[in-house]
Amino acid sequence: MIVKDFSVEKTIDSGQFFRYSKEENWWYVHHNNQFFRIKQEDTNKITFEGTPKHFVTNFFNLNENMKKINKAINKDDTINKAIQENKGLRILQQDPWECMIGFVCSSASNIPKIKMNMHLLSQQFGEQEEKFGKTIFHFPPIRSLTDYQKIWNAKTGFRAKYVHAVNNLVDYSFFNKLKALSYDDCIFELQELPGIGPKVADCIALFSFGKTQAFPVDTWMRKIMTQHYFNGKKVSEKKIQTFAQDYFGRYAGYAQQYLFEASRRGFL
DNA sequence: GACCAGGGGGTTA
DNA sequence: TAACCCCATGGT
Repeated sequence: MIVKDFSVEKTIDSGQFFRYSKEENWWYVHHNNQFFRIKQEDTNKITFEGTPKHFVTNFFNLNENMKKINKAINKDDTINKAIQENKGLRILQQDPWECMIGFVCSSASNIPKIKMNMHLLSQQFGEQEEKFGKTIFHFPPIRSLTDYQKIWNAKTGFRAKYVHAVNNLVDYSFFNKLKALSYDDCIFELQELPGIGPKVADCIALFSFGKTQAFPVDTWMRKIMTQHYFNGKKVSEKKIQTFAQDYFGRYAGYAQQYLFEASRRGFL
């Protein structure tokens, strides 16, 4: 399949998504009971097996016009450098349920540990299948995370109670409602849920509800933003976020993702 | 505002 | 290898 402005690696391995692995030159991606593999041998060509084309197009957000977005957020040398170093990084369109549990697990954690939590939750609760010579476990559906002990066994720690509670508080009609809401209302509703504060709410809004103005500020983003946009002065997360949304505009979320990756990879 | 809840990651000695 | 801090959220 021919693609434009899309890097499989930069998109998958950028902290927005947790159930993947790499073997040889194949990326194995597991999301929403779709398990497939994808590789990119050419900048403009991807090959995938195990899932229909429309799933790939939708999940990787391939219909989004990156030229337009990059142009809109490219306000200075810092962000320009971050964009150039991360050409092809896209924001995924994830299933809200899996995304929500992933980011509830993300609080005060790190990417390897969240990946482990998501894998263990799938192993504890999910249905098993054989594919590409591997044994895989699908992510447990809504309402199936009822056994607190199993959630605890997935090494979710103090987040186990939040995962357990959220399981009973959401469904797809709620998700559809959130998707239709404004960014502010969406964030407000998300933060009503246990284990979801401002940062986690922004991640869910950005990665599964298409709220591109979301600008999650974690400790990494705080460092980058204070250094490059506040002269090293101490500012609150809220102030950083308000500034960024005003400065970068309606696609601030992409700016966040570019800056986050550029910093993580040591380019800033 | 300080401290705590698990636990992997990272740094330092 | 041990000792220590880091991390977002919510409760005390």
